[in-house]
Amino acid sequence: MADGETAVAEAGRDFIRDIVHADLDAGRHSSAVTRFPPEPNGYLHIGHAKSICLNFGIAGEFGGRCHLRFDDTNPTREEQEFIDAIERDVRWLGFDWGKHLYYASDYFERLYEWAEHLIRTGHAYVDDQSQEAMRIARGTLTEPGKNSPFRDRPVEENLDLFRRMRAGEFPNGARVLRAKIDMSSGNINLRDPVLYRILHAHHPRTGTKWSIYPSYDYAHGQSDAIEGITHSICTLEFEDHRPLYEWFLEHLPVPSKPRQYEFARLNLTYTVLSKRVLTTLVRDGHVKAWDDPRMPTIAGLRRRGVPPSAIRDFVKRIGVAKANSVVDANVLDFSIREVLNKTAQRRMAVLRPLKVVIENYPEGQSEELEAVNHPDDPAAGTRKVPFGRELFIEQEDFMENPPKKFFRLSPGAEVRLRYAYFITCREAVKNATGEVVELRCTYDPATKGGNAPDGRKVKATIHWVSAAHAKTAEVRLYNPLFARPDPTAGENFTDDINPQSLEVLNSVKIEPALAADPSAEPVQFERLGYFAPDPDSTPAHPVFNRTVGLRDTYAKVAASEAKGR
RNA sequence: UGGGGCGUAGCCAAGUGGUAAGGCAGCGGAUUUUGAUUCCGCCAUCCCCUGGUUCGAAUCCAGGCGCCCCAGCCA
Repeated sequence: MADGETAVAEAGRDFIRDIVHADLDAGRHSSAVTRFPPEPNGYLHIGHAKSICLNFGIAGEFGGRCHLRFDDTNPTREEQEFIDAIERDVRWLGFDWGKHLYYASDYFERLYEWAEHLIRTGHAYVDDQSQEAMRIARGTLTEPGKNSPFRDRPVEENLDLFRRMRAGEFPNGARVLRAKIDMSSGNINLRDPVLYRILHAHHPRTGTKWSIYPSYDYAHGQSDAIEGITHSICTLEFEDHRPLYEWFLEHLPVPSKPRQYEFARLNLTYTVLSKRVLTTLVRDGHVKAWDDPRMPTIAGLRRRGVPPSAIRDFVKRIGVAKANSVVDANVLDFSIREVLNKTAQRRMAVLRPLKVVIENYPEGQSEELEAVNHPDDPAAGTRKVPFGRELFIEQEDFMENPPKKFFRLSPGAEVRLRYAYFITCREAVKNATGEVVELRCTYDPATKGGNAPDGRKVKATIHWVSAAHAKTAEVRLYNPLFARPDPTAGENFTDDINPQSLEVLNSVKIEPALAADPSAEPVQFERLGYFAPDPDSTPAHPVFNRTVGLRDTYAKVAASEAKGR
């Protein structure tokens, strides 16, 4: 499969690529250098995939490089587990940062020196105000803020205090270093933003070396400048941080001048892409783990069986723009089917078994029939499928009193068993409660392989599995994690959780070839959908995840029929 | 008159003065040993609104309206 390969140049046109193109044409840069800057405080999700494909994609298309840089400026919420998971997920998506793996913490010393530079040039000061006092003095959206009483401290005093902050002389929250910009700015980010705060915390990379940590605003742009990033791409909410981003670059002796551009983050129907919510879902056990197949995380999608190329295809389809939008989850499903239809081999499995006895098939006899592995790819070859007197078919492929447009089995009806024979239903056997528990059928020996010599047609072909040869498996069916297309990401998001997001089937009957195949490749269960083995699988107990179902136009027909009655 | 951004079909999204790309969804039809796939066809007289400029405007100008983001020592 091509998924293991590094993804290259999956171009598209968008305003950011247009900018990069123009910059190269104008000779402002000789190549595009971008970065993907996750904070290691959670797992990557499909929204991050959009950013990853954008950043790595542009670097690949414009002969540059993309750095993986961990934005690890807040040790109170960052963990090594997340660093490892992020690397694994970016790599799995098909991207390679080569030797360009960086951490904002790599630059702590330099950032510190630059902070002293700002103090010396009168552009930063140590503020002793309480957090509460600072909040009040910041003003509101419509009223200007007030200058801090510490704003005009002498340079030497600022330097002394700042050094002592670094030395760990003060408790958390006692003081901060602030940029001296404009407390009356309409842009609140410019009202003397905090550059450093005191945090006596253990950092995954620097341990206890530091007791002060730089803020995102102070660290990000300078990290970009140090790495020679040409185009620093982020999401819309950072748009009004851009003036601050540029302010630092103007007031510091940075080695390069990156430019920041913003695009709209991804939103998906029936999905919440908020790290806070995803973290809570895991922490409170609404899902099993970060890689639960119901999660929109890269790890969850991977476990569900989604190929990385499908995620890349999805990202290409949705485009990049500045308008807030919500993408229909159908687009993702479409991309998944698009890839899997071409790559997944076909097998037969019966999710909800209904026993069928072929009355005119000799008892104790069995035979092997040939089935193709992929209808559009002869190179995929064929396999043998055992057939016998007792079979299992799908419960929903039989109806005792079928509506007009139901073409499958019903008393007296004839259908084709895929790759096998035509069978006709003679009788439905019921139990004491009236449930159909077994079908008595006859087969036409002349239709072996699925074609009638007399040319007669059947209106349906159904899948089946030989009872004597079938293995039993567990199948996990997934439905959207949220019941509403527009679930809230607010405090009460649990109200919108779909109670039917997981359905476990324990007596799924699978053909022998499926149980024997040790590969972890996704397969198509014919007429049902795409399924991938779960890591919980053992040879004695196979477990499959439904990645995505097949398009089901009959479901629509049935629904409209039902409505019409 | 706090600042910043956005508004093209049900959902994404091209288009940047010359008379509305493409995709998803939907709807018809053909093919089909998966009611799958594939293949054909349909789907915005109109681009948030109102004026204006122009031979000509989704694109330019003016004025409105709507939605999103910002008041963390989070990112």
